[in-house]
Amino acid sequence: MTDKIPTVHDVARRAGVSTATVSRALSNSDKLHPVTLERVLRAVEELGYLPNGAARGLTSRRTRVLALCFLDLGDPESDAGDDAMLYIDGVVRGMERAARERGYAILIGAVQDPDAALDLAVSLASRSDGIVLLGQAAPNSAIQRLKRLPVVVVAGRCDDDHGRVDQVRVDNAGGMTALVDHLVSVHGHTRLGYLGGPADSPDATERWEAFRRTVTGLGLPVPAPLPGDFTQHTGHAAAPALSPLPDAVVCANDQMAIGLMTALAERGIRVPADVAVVGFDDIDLGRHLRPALTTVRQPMQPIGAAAVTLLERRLRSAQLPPTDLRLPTTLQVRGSCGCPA
Amino acid sequence: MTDKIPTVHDVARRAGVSTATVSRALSNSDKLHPVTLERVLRAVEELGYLPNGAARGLTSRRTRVLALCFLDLGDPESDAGDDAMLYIDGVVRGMERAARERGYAILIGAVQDPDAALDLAVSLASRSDGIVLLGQAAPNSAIQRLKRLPVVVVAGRCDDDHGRVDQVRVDNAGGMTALVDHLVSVHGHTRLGYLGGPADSPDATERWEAFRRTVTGLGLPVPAPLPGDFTQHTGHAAAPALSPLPDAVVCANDQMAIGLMTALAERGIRVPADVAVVGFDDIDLGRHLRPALTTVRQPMQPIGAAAVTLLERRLRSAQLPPTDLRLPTTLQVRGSCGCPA
DNA sequence: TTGTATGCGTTATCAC
DNA sequence: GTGATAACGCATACAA
Repeated sequence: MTDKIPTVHDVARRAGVSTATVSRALSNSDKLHPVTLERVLRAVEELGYLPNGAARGLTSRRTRVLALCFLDLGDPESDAGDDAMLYIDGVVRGMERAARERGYAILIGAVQDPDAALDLAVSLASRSDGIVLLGQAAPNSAIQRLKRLPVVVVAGRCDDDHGRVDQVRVDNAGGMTALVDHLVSVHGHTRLGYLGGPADSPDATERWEAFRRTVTGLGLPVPAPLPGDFTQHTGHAAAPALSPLPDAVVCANDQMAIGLMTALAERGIRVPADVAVVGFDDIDLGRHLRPALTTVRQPMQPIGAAAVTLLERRLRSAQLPPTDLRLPTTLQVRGSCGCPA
Repeated sequence: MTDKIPTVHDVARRAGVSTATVSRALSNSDKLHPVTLERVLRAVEELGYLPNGAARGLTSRRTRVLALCFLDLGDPESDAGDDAMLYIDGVVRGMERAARERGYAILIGAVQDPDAALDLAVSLASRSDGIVLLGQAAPNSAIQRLKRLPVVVVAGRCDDDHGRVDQVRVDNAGGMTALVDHLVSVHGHTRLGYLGGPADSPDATERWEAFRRTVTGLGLPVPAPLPGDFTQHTGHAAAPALSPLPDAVVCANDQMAIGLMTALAERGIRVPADVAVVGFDDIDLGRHLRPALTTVRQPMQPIGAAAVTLLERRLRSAQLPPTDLRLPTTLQVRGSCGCPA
């Protein structure tokens, strides 16, 4: 560190060539005498030369970096990942793999406070060729501010899509329809209950709408949705309202389903014998319950990969109409719907 | 995208100030007339100006980015994380949180082929202020090449530590000792078996050494270690060699323990009634087995956080002696050792 | 408090 | 094939 950091100039001098030649040698460019190449590479080796990414980025006008900005809602004290984190991990992995194939690295940054998302997004965007905004980390202020470069909003609500902002979401409707279909056609349930999510969640809205539509389409009565906010607690609290007991209760997410199952167990009501319970999201815990939770799974890695694909596509041609991608969800049939474990 | 990207100059012109003032306004620097600041900020807003991170990095000589380089051993087809990936996710999260507090973002890159690790590491290093090399992604070639900037090797073998390369590892010895102690003092086991890991793994070596030392220290006979390579398969294959059946089998990692338990079950040998089985690592699956696997847990997030701390420390003062951090492991007592589930 | 001018390390455009 | 040189966008030392 005391010794000066070597630059292209040092390498050039040592190799007895010009900096231009060094640059060519390092970017495996076209015409270079093999001997020259060899000399440069050896000088690089001997000097322990590392290219300066900033300088490169400055001239080449691109960083070969794609950014991901998200909200960190996890418990900082816990080493165990909570569910939102597992979701993010999946997206990150999907992004990294897709980016790798295209020669990009992934820059990740998170904030706890949604209000800080804009600053973080700007900070990340300034160091990357494109950025993915995840869920609540995609306030409109950030979207507006960043849309000079490719932006993909994942699982968020993007009001302004007359711009060049692409979106990736999951097919909540398809998943919910499959779930209800399963309950009705496989198990013959006809009296369905519904435990809803917060009104300001696009996911919650789409799931409820799909539920209502599907149930109606099957000629069954649509229940009044029980209020919930996606927490285990409201799931638990919903139990008393379940009377008379329906054949099955569809919960807008897994956490509430789990809370409900707990409350049911406390009251001696058996799942799925007395009532079936199903969720949405496929969080880790659900797989390990007794009975294991039947639910709908989101394709985390494909979401990340799709975001990268959209980013790169727009990097090629900026003037594309905005894409709104819907990735398919998959029904995870387990025990809580009445299927054999 | 068609319109020219605004720079400090554009902002300066629009705000009627110099570029220096713009720069100061954006780096919330010391003395700036509030009115001037306001004007600049408004110009920034109106122009949708985003600072150019490359240019910044070039002059400031730092990127405010910390990199992580690792091997991606996961199954690209599977959406479910395999265990090595979960470990990495934990480290990433720990790094991100620690980095965030210090104003850094995390750049992640992975390769499948260890031979490609050097190139990736160089590529990442050139864009960051410091880099973490994870496990097998830390070949000596890379370490040597990169040590011009802060490098932390996590869970790797770093032969050359007469340099300025810090390391973070876990206390394999402490964990193993606690495990053996538990088996012996709580359960009274005296005839212990050992299923070892690959010879080229530092973890495997340390675990075996600690096992041997502890068993010897307790005055018990040291068994010949059964050969294994950390895969579930070799764990399974080791079962026939277990005769006469010892009181307990210590496996160098969880995967082998799980393979062994499967094989034992196939032979009608009950765990823990006939023989106790314990592992090391605390992978997710172990918690959900019947009986659940008693094992030793590594502190993933603290590992990531420690790596960042070391990086930043060395960023402050490069001429520090190399640190070799050992993070404590914790015994996870579950059913497979004979404790009540 | 604000402006001017220089240099950061690299790539790209020309020449040769 | 190779070399000189001009940007690239910003921060900062030095002036004012």
